[in-house]
Amino acid sequence: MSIHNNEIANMFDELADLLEIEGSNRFRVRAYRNAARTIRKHTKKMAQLIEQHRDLTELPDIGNDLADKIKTIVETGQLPLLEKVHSRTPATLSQIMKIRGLGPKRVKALHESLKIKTLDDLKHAANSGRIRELEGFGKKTEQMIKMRTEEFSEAEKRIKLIEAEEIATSLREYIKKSRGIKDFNIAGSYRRRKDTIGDLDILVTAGKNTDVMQRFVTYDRVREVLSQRETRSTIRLRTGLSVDLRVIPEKSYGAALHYFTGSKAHNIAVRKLALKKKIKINEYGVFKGEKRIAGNTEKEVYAQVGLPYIEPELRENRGEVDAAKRGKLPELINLEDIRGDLHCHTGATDGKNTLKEMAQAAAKRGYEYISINDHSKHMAVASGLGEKKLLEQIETIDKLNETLEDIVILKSIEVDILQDGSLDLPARVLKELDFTVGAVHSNFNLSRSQQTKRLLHAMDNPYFNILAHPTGRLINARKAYEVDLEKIMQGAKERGCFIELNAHPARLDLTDDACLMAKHTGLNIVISTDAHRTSDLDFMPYGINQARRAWLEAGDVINCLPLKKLKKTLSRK
DNA sequence: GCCGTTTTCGGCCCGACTGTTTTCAGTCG
Repeated sequence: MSIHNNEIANMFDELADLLEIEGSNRFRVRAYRNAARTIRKHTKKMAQLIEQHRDLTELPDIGNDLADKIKTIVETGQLPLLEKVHSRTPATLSQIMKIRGLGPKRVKALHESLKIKTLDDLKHAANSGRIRELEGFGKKTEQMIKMRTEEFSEAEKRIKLIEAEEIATSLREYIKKSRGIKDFNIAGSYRRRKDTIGDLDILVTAGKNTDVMQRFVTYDRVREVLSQRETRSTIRLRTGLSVDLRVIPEKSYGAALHYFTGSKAHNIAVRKLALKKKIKINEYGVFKGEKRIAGNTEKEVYAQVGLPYIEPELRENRGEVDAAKRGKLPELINLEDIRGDLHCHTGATDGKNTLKEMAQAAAKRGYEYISINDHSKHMAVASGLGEKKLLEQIETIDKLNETLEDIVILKSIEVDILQDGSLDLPARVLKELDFTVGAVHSNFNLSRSQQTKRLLHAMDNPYFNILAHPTGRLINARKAYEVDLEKIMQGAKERGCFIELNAHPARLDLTDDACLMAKHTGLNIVISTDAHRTSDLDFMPYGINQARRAWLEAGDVINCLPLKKLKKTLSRK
């Protein structure tokens, strides 16, 4: 199996860390980090590009030297320069550098003076009080290292967007009760609607006599106040999440919102553009020389560099600045574009509500249609439906449809894809359905090629329509199974099948990168909630967020189609 | 090590905070 982009990127990041510790040219170090980011974000595998004799120097931040190095890694699995550096500087120092507050200079000092190589060494040195003796270090730094070393694993963890939202909602309510609060927004990856969140960055504008900062640091869910200043404070909540609050002058609100929304890579791209126009953008505004020329709104900031407003979900430096320049930004999909949910369960298997309740809940959300996709018999734990029970459900739906006025229930199933790629129910019953959704619920550990073959074989079945949660990942709980997504997408397109973006906030499967890959492949997707109860239908916005991050427009998503067109699209005949 | 509407050399995003100093280096976002 060929090497993953992530592994290549990790090698370059580690090399950058170690070179930085050694005191190498900082722009050379940055070049490796930039390259790592480019490689990590790229939707196609480097191995494949090389196989196709593509010129890697066409990628941003990749020049002749790095193209050669990537080739060497793909061919040999190793990076000779990294091996060479390892002989001088232990690889584990790169781990230590991930501790907040420890950068290359301090790690170097710790290594040279105290022979610290590992996290364990560091912990012992801090506990024995040797670190405070070093020049440039002191009591507080030692204390900080002690604490951060202990909570290292916790700080590293990103939480699911939905978890962040629950926390953010309470915080918003609490903070908005402060005196004189005007604007309130949460910037960062939360505003970019990333599937996971590392911390919260809250921005507010407030009148002179506001007590917002005092209220913030005394919030009852605070475990620790990490820093407290007049305009900026940081707290750590009992859940471990760290939260920043900044009080911003009104005239800088747009500039600050832009700055703190990021992503970092997007900001750098925009600021580079500003440099060319001889203007400067920072979190206070846009400046020409000393003169402030904009900053009240984000729109103003973009306008100064000749760009239209760019939606937060797009701000990942994945080509959005260039597209904006050329007036080619996508018209992103909205919740209102969705006309139905195509993956829902009922109490017939592991759902909680009846057919009628699900249908009514969908109608209430303004949908034209909803499909019922209960599990098939192989999912015994979910009391999956066998042939007989499914036929009964079909009959019930037909009868129910006659009585429902403003919604149509589509007859479907979430049929198990068995290990050999065959489907869990025979064609004679599948053909009675409007369409099918196929899914993997077992044998996650097949090899990449076996798993790919399995899924392609499943799609060979003429009654297969949509591949549900295509990688099986559960955020922070279960890794995606190994599968060649590009082949799956190509295969789906050739066969007239589609793939699902599962909007369940614990899944969000496909990732944004994978959705982008689907778009590039020309394969349309379905955004479904996998609802197991009526309230789960409200997961749809999470799917929409993810889709927007992948540049998807209503035309890329088939459950934006009216019923008649949807049926025609799903038909493989 | 990359890159070019200041184009093959000489730049590389920008400012704030922290802890250590006594004017600043290191780190972060």
